[in-house]
Parts: sequence; structure tokens; C-alpha cells
Amino acid sequence: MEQRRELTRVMLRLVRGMRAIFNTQAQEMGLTYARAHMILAVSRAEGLSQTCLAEVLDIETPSLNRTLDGLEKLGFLERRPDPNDKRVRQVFLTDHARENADQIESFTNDLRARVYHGIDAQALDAALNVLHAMDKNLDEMRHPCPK
Amino acid sequence: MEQRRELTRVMLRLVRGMRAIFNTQAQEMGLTYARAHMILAVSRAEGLSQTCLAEVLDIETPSLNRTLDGLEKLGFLERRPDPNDKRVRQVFLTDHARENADQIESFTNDLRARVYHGIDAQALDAALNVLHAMDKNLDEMRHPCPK
DNA sequence: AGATAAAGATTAGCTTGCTAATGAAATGGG
DNA sequence: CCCATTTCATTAGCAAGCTAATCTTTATCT
Repeated sequence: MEQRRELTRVMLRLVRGMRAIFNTQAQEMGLTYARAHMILAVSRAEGLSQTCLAEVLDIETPSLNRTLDGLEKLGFLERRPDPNDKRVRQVFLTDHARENADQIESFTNDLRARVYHGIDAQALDAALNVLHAMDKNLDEMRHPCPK
Repeated sequence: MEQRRELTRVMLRLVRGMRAIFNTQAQEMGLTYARAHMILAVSRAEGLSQTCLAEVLDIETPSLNRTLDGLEKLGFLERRPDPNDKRVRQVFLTDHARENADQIESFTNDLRARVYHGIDAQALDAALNVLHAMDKNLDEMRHPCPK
């Protein structure tokens, strides 16, 4: 019971903390957490529609849209109309962003290594199981009767 | 490696998801996640300064301040000057909020029970250890040389 | 084919976290 | 005792998530 409260609490703190650390690193190249991740996602699959990209990043399209606006304004990416469907705009990196992608990837890996330092795979797996179970519970709370 | 990425990902999703579920419940009484938690924190220790309250809730004072503003405007609490120190303003619930506190406590417990349903104490403990280790790593990343 | 429905992007506006900067009050050292 | 520092609250402004609503285009159904 008290453990449950504490798990929630530490999760909240971790998410904020990780974002903050990431931000301080990313701002050296004029980026933020959300923006850097966006660049990585796009670099892994250029030309996706915004809906697809939102699914990949696990966020809603308006959230994505704003991040995209920012990055476009900063010259990191561009949206081009899809010739096959006038509704969609495909997302591409600029050359400038493509140059940075490796660097972002690399410091992301570095930060991840440091955050997870000293945690063995077995423990990690156990934690993952717990969080997945919680995630499943949440899903069922959202969709009460899937029949 | 892939597990690490996934753990981060699911944590992000969980935090957003829990907040969302909580919000839909809380909005029936005109509240939100942050506001409901604030009411609980104040009800557990009325008369704290805002700095103390921020520490209890693990957020920064400007974040707290805004939530407090909202709740004060809605008539859930009030800030009263501390007679012993003209800098501080102590935080108290209104009678109205005090009536709601039990209800908030109760549906918070209910939601927590559902989110953590089916997860045994041992697994929970293992997960908690992992997250605490990460939290510690983060701390060390923030304070490189504590001597 | 034409009407209706669905899907993609966008806008508007809310929430709640943050940092940086400011002003007022208290504290402490010389 | 006074000046410098620290502490508390607050303001201003950014970031990034969300829902609801709108507009355009495409798909579907009769």
C-alpha cells in the first residue's frame, strides 16, 4: 500500500528528472527533449505522415504538431505534401538535422547508460513486467468492456 | 538495451495515463490531478508554508503557487499571513474543501487499487528498487562531485 | 453519382511542470 | 548596528502534454 504510493511518486519524479537532464544536454544544440526525440523518430523513417509519427512517438497529433512547428521554424525539418493524398503532409529532415542526428543518438545513448547504470538485466525485466501490468490495468480502466 | 528504452517509454506513458484517468474522476468535483493532490497534502498538515508544501509535493514553488492560486479562486483553500514571519503565508483548507477531502482520499485509493491490481508485493518491491536506483543515478548526474 | 462518414492536419485553449528574475522580510558577521 | 546574504513568495514566460472543434480531402454506401 505504502509501496504503491511510493512507486507512483518516484515514477513522477523520474520522468521529470530524466526530462530535465536531457533538456540541459540537448539545449547545447538548441533542442529540447521532445524535439530531439522527434528528430530521431523522423530520421529512422523519413516521409511518414503526421498521424503515423504521432503513433510512433505515442503522443496525440496536436502535441506533435506543435513540436513539428518549432522544429520547422528552427530549420530542422520540413513538411511536404503527399502527392497521393492531399490531406497528408509528409515529414522530412533537413540536411542540417541529418548532420545532428548521430550526435543526438549518441548523447541519448550516453544519458540512458548513466541513468540505468548498475541495474542488471534481470531486475530491469522484473520492473518492466510490473510497469507493463500497470499499463494493461490502465487500458482496461479506459475501455471497461471490450466484450 | 532495448529494455531500457522500453522502460523509459512505458514510464512516460504510465505517468500520462494515470494523470488522465485521475483527471476524468476528479473533474466531477471540479478538480484536477494536481489540485486534488494539493488538497490532500494540505489536509494532512494545515498551516504549512508554501516552501514546505512544495517540498512535500516534490515540486518547485512557482508550480505550487499557480495550483494554489487556482484552488484559492475556486474556494478550496486560503493563504493566511504567518504572524511570526511576514514573508510566509500559511495554507489552510476551507470548510468546503474539508468536506471533500475524504471523498478525494477515497477515490484516490480506489484508482490506485485498480492501477496496481494483480501486482504482488514482492514484484512491486523489485520494481521499486530499480526505480530508486535510477533516481539515485539521476541525483549523481545532477551533483557530479559531492566530495 | 451523390450524400454521408471517416481520416488527416490544424487551431484554440487548458494544465502543470520548469527556470529566471524581483521584491520584501529575516538573519548573520564584522 | 548595519550591510550583505539568504529565504519566501510571486511574476513572467517557456515546454509539452491534452481535449474539443474545424476544415479539407478521401472513402464508403446506397
